[in-house]
Amino acid sequence: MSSMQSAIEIISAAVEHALGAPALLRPCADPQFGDYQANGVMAIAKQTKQNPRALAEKIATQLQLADVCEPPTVAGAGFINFKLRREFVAAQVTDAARDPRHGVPSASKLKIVVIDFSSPNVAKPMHVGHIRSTILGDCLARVLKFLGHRVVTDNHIGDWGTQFGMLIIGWKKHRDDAALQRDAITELERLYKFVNNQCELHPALREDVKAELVKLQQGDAENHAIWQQIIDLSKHEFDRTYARLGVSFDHTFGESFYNPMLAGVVADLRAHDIAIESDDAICIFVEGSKAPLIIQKADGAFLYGTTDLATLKYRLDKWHPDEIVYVTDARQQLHFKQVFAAAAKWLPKVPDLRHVWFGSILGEDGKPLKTRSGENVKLGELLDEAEERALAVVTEKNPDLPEQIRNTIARVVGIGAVKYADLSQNRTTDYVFSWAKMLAMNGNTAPYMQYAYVRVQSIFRKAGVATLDGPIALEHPTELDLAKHILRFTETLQAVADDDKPNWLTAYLYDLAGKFSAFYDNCPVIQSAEPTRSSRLQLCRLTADIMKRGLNLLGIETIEQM
RNA sequence: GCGCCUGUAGCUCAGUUGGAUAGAGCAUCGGAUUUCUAAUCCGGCGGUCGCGUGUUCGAAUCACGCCAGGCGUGCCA
Repeated sequence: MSSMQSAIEIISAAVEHALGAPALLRPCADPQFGDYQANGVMAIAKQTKQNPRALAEKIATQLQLADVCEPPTVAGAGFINFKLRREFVAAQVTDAARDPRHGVPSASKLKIVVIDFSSPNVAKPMHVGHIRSTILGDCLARVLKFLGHRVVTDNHIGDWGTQFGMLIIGWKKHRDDAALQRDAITELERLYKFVNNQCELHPALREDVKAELVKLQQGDAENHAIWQQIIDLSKHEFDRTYARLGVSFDHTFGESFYNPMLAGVVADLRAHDIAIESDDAICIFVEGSKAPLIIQKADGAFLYGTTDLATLKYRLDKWHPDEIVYVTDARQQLHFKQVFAAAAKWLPKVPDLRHVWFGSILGEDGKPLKTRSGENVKLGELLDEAEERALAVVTEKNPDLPEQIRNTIARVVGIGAVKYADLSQNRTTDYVFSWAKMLAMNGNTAPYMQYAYVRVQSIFRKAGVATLDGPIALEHPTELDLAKHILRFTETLQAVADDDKPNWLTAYLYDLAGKFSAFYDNCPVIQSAEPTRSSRLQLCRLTADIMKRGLNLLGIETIEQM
């Protein structure tokens, strides 16, 4: 059943065959025109200097789509409009209702995709700056997997760098074991800040810091063991946050993993004259930017560009991906442009490298979100507050529910609200963080979608039916409208994957909820006589399944009551 | 200086890559509950798509020039 062709594919193929060019099939701007419109005719008419309306008429008469839609009509400057036949929609939606994938086929061209996201720094708490990368990357991974692609997720954590000189001194001389036991990252952060302050007061200390760092880099056993402990403690903390968010990774190869490869990478790049010496540093100059990608400093140290190139090569050798996705903030655009250009010069065959970048999260004052004291907002505390606020709402609306159930609802709604707020935004724009908006029961929010799901589910509790059978019939206009939207789930997911834009999925789900509401207001379900009752129950079931699946692909849980 | 990004209703944001009369939510005004969860739904009001010039059958979308804001820009990541 998953192999069935969608309306958009059938119509596109027919138009392209007749036209000899892309159909450019889009949903109609206004439903009075129909369901889909082909815009490709006008483009070709222009190229070949034909009258667009005449060409559209000619193409329209050649199409053999009687099973799928009403006779196509030509309108405006040369649009061909298609209105799906009720019987076709009913048959498709009946199939979808029997399909565990709700009619979404597996992609015909399977890809191997590596996704690099989240990437927090060791010994520092995760903060708001990490949510967008973590949530976006996880969502893209889920969507690509559902579409049948092979996805490798890799958390490229910052586990190497000059900060370890400070951390090792702090660990050796100022460590508070009890604090470390309670909250390792906070204690590590305190140690770092403390030593950093000491260095400012007593510049002579910097020599000690540097000495510890050099010892670590040279493989000193004691320092290496401390470094390893700091990483283990940090990873343990990260995992707690990831568990709350429902995010997981196939691999966590941190930056340190690539250390042994860096000297070889630089040597190879120099040997091929891709990297050259300039002002005592080893640089790669690429088109489009005057500043080079520096891969080795004058003092011999390597930089993150070096690590990124080593990482890229390792991933190619290990997984042979068709595509590598880097989910980071907008500020790294130049860096990745340089890395990608350098890789294209260096490696014989480079896959599709995509920098999926996103804007900042702002406070209500329009400036980057900070605490009152000007610090980064810790992710754990943000999630705590989300759950607390959600619990207050649930308790107010539904005080009779047992506490344990209210807590579960608060967790699912609170975490869902934070994620949904982020994913429903176009990722390229900055967005203003607002508790009131993300927890609102109206509008394009997680609580609204979760509640919409609960409302559908309650029908089944009342109806008390186990199995559903028979064809779905679409009698009322709102049933037909809902069914057509259900059939657009496939094209929505493909668009999300093609452009790395989860907000198209949230928009789809919000529309789905709206169309369900119209149906729900106009079409009694339980009180209807058979066979309408079974038909409508199946439509409800399919809507709920797609809501649940859609939210799951966003990384958001559903509950059965609110 | 150069580069990238952003500018759409009072506010927060969509707008599927050049398509038909630019859409939501909030706010505001009005309506719906003997009926499947009213934590809901329906309707009204609200726009010089930052400004200007161009490209063409057609521009919020593309080009060029301004204006405003953010970010980046040779030895952090």
